[in-house]
Amino acid sequence: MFSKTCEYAIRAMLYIAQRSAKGHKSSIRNIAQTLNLPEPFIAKVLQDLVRKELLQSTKGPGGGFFLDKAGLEMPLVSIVVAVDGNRLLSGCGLGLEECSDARPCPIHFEFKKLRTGLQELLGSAKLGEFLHQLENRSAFLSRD
Amino acid sequence: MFSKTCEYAIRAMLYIAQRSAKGHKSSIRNIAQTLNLPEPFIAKVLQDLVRKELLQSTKGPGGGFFLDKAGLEMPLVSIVVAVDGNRLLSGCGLGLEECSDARPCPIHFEFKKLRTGLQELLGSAKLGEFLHQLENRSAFLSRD
DNA sequence: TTAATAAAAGACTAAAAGCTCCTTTACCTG
DNA sequence: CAGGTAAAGGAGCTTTTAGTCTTTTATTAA
Repeated sequence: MFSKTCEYAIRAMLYIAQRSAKGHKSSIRNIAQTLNLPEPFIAKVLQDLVRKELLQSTKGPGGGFFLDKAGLEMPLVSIVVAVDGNRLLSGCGLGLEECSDARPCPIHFEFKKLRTGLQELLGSAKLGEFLHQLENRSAFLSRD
Repeated sequence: MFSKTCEYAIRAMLYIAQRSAKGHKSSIRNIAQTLNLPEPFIAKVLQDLVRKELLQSTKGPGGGFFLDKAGLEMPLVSIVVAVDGNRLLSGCGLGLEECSDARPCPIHFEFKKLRTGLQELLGSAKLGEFLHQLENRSAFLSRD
């Protein structure tokens, strides 16, 4: 479904959101260790998201990655599009260049329903929405 | 969503089904040209499906790939699982090793609904079901 | 104002996915 | 049985994705 990079990005963003809500910044080391992710790799991914302005960061002691209030309202779809593009959300299920209601592939109409469901899921799911579940431990981002 | 290999496989299988229903076998060349696929690559993919017994083939003049009657009843899910495995159909949306109703990731329950929808779509869609649409030209597998 | 801390940048390596080419084997037809 | 046809098998190439390492830049605090 999503690329590994994108899975990592979503997990990291959810974690950063959780910490940001409590006024903490998160270092790469902290994120990588908590989520069991390869440290230099998640660093790249997050630096990319900073460049794309989905995320803030500061250097130096006490620095790290964080989200502002607006960031906590970010829907997951923004992360997915930033990392994986929108092929998944708008492309043909069988990979056809040209596939539309007017010239559908065999599974076009059924597939479109699913894709719409995915768009709705990712569009309505805001980072901030998951904070209480994570605090509650009724949802998880890693083992332990 | 699906790997490119899997997209190719589904398209080729639909085409072979269509031709098999009319009593024709399809050569690699014919399949590749009709569907605009790289010839040596789709050859590999189909030979793999023959080994996995989702498809029949014969060598020599007049030979090629074909499906028997039972093959026309094959659901798309068989192809997807044979080519891509079942990570997509049963794995966690965020890539967690451990993700279940009892220990869900943040999007587990919503994601599960979509996954179930996909399973249903792929499980109920039989190759033979699409033949009339393709003949009609109310569904397409390639440009032209 | 220097030492420590932490992200940014860039060059690099490894593995997987996608794709090609060449040789062999099986089958059919004249 | 010889020649042509078509899949099978296996080795290898290319591109993309995933992941590493090293150096630089910014920030803080003693």
